[in-house]
Amino acid sequence: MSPRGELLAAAAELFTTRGYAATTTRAVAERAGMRQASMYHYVSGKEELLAELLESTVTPSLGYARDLLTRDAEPAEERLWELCRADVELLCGGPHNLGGLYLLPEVRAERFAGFHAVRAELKDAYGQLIAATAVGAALAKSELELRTDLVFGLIEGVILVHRSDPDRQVSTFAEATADAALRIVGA
Amino acid sequence: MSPRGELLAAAAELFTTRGYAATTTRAVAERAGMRQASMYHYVSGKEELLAELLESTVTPSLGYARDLLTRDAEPAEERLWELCRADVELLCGGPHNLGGLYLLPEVRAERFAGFHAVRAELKDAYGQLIAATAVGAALAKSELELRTDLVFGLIEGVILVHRSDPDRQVSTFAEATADAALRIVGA
DNA sequence: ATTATCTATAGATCTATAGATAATGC
DNA sequence: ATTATCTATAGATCTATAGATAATGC
Repeated sequence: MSPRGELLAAAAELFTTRGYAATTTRAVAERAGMRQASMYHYVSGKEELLAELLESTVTPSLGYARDLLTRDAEPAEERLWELCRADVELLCGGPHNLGGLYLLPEVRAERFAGFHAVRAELKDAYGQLIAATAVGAALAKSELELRTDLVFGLIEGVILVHRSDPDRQVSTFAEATADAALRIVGA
Repeated sequence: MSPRGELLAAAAELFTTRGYAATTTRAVAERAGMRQASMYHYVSGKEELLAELLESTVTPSLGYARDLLTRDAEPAEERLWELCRADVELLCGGPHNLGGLYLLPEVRAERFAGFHAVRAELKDAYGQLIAATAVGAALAKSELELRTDLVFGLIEGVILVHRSDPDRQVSTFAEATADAALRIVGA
C-alpha cells in the first residue's frame, strides 16, 4: 500500500476506536510505519485524513443508490431493501467500523461540508425510493419525510449496535436491517 | 444550582457539542463560572463528569421500564410503544442532546462499566416487552434478540437524526419513532 | 533536482497540584 | 477548623516547521 494509504488505514482504525481528538499525529504516523513528522509529507494533518475517510465511506453507497434509482423495471421495495442491505454492509463490513466515523462529534464542523453534502444526496435517494413504493405513493409529503428520517436513523443506529457487538456476522444483520427498514416504511 | 450541578450542566453541553477529548477542564470550569483549578474541589476530573452524566441519562429510562414491566394488565404492545416514546423523549428532549453522549468513542472505556451495566438492563427490559407481545411470543429466541437489537438500534439512531436536525419538535418525533419500533417488531 | 525521511524543537496547550487567601460556621 | 477560591506553575503533552541527510530520477 502507498504511504498515504497506510496513513488512511491507520487513521481509520484509531479514529474509530479512540476518537478523533484523542488520536495524535504521532499515533497515526507510527502505526503507518513512519515518524510523526514524516506524515506531513503526505497529508496536511489530521483533518485531511478524516475528511477523506468520511467521503470514502459514503461515496460507494451513493454510487450504488444512483444505480438503483435508474433500475425502474424492478419494484421500488426490492431496490430499497437492497440499498439498505448494501449500506449496512459497507458501514459495518469493512476492516474497521468505518461507519463509526459518523458518530464522531467533530464531523459536524464546517470543514466536512463535502461529506454532509454527499450524505444529503444519499438520503435524498432513500427518500425517492421510499416515495416510489406502493405504500409511499399514498403518503403525504411530511409523512414521507418522517419515514425517510426513521429509515435513515435505523441505518445509522445499527452502526452503534455493531460498535457494541463487533463480532456479529454482518451479512445476516444487514439483511435483517433491510427487512426492518421495509417494515418501518410499511411495505 | 449547586456548583457541582453547574459543572455537570457545562460538561453536558460541551461534551455533546465538541466531544469529550476536545473539551478542556478550563472550558468546563469557566462555563460553570469558576476557575479551572476550582473545579477540582467538586469533582476529581473530566471522567467523573462523564460517568455521572451517562448514568443520569439512562437511569430514568430504566426506572420507567421497570414500572412498565410490572403493569401486566396493559397490553405489551402499548407498554413497548410507551417505553420507546419516553426513551426518545428523554434522550432528545433535554436542554442538550444528552443522548449524544452515547455517541462518544470514550464511553467504551472500562471506566464507564457502570453505565454499560445499566444500559444492558434497559435493553433487557425492551427484550422482555417485545417477547410479551403477540407477535413476539411466536418468534424464536434468536429472532427475538435480533428484533430487540434493531429496536434498540432505532432508538439510538434517532439520536443521530436529532443531532443533525435539533430544531425538530421532539414529542411528535418520539411518537413516530415508537410507531416505527412497533412496526419493526411486527406488532 | 526532487522526493522521502529523519532528528530536533519552538510554541502552544492542558491537567492536576501546591500554596495563599478569604469566607463561613462552630 | 473547614470550605471555597484564587494564582501560579511543574510536568507532560502535541502540532507543525526547520533544517539535515540520504535516495532517486533525469
